[in-house]
Amino acid sequence: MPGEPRVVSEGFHERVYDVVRGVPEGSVTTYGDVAAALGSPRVARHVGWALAALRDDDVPWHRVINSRGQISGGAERGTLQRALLEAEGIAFTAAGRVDLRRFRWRFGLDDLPAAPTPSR
DNA sequence: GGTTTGACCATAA
DNA sequence: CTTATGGCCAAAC
Repeated sequence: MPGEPRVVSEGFHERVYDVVRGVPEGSVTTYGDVAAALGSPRVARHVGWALAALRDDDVPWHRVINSRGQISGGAERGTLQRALLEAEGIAFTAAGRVDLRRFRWRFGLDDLPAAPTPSR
């Protein structure tokens, strides 16, 4: 049906924002995970791209990092992002990385039966 | 409508 | 640990 009330032509973006909005405080997620949550684990790049298009949205973009547990993007964003994460209780490693083993958010699968393999 | 790029990921060496 | 390569798909040029 024609006549979209939306001002922006969002297709992929809106889904990304919706998923990122679902990330609670004190938890982080990865681009690949968000992409996987969208149904396509190969669109990880677009997730970051969609976040790059963010401006005044209420999307906690700072809770999205790469699979390495490290922050990507410009150095300025990295510094800001780290500050925001630390303010939410996220712990950083000496290498400036986040312990994904603990802070990685599982979209609804938060009640996993305790990681059977504490190593890695 | 083809080319380039990108807040990435996985694998290999 | 680092570096290199391939892939993947949408937006911008």
